Amino acid sequence: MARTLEIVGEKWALLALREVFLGNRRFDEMVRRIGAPRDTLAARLRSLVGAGILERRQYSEHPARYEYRLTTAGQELYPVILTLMRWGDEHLAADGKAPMVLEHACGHRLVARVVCEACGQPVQPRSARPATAAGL
Amino acid sequence: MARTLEIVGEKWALLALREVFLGNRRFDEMVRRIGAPRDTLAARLRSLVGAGILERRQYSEHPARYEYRLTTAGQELYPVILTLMRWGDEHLAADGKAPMVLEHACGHRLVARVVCEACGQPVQPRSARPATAAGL
DNA sequence: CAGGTAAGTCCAGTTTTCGGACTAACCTGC
DNA sequence: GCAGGTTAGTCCGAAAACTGGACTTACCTG
Repeated sequence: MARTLEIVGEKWALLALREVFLGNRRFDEMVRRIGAPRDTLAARLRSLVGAGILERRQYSEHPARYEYRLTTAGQELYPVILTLMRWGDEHLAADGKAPMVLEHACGHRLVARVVCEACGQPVQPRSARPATAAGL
Repeated sequence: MARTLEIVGEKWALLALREVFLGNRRFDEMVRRIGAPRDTLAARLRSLVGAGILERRQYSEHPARYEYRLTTAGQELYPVILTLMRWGDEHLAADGKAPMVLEHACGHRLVARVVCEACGQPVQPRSARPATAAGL
């Protein structure tokens, strides 16, 4: 987790990724939407590309223009972003802005829930502990 | 999400929270385990307390000693931490250290999966989009 | 009484981040 | 054909955050 945070834990990194998930793949659009200094965002995108989370792809020559796309590893950060969004919606709402609503493929509003892959039950704060038994 | 990251997105904040989830509630123990500068960690803990995520509780007078406990809001960050851990385990493994294994209440190794609360299906990277229809 | 633990604070130096201005290379409408 | 807009950055100096290490206070232990 420490290593994960070294990559995505820097300022603006996860916000930039959220934008890419939403389909906003261009530099200027991200700057507009998240309000990061252009400088910092450029550095962050470079490091995300270096980490194999984004891919910088040219979508036009003349003039040369680039956009950022998620690699497979990047797509797998979606759960992180969804759980962060949910927490924010539940605990920091009413500070003005309406939360962003996502529609899941099933037709309902997407609300992210974390379950145990083995038993399918929602994970409660106290329902896990560091494993002691060998070879679990 | 931006507001969430202003609170928990600063350096060491999520690592400190992970330690509290693991039951390491004392300042010195966190310093030892995560290796943060004492100064920075102290500042981070203050801000987490201020944000209502942790609670600073005295566990001994004479000498006065404090520990940090999760509030309800703090406990609800568990999914965020689990999804971050899982991503790291899958994408940054083999850098030496064995990943931490958690045992779920069901007896199996806890692997966090994010599902749609409405339909119960795992959320795929492309299976959601910003809602357009009103009142979803 | 020497040594250890716990929870910090203080400091000075380094690293990041900040906002704003700037560049280069096109397109668009008039 | 040229004023204005768009895109993807870079460059700058100032401000903020982070860093390791030393220091403090108040116990407890042998």
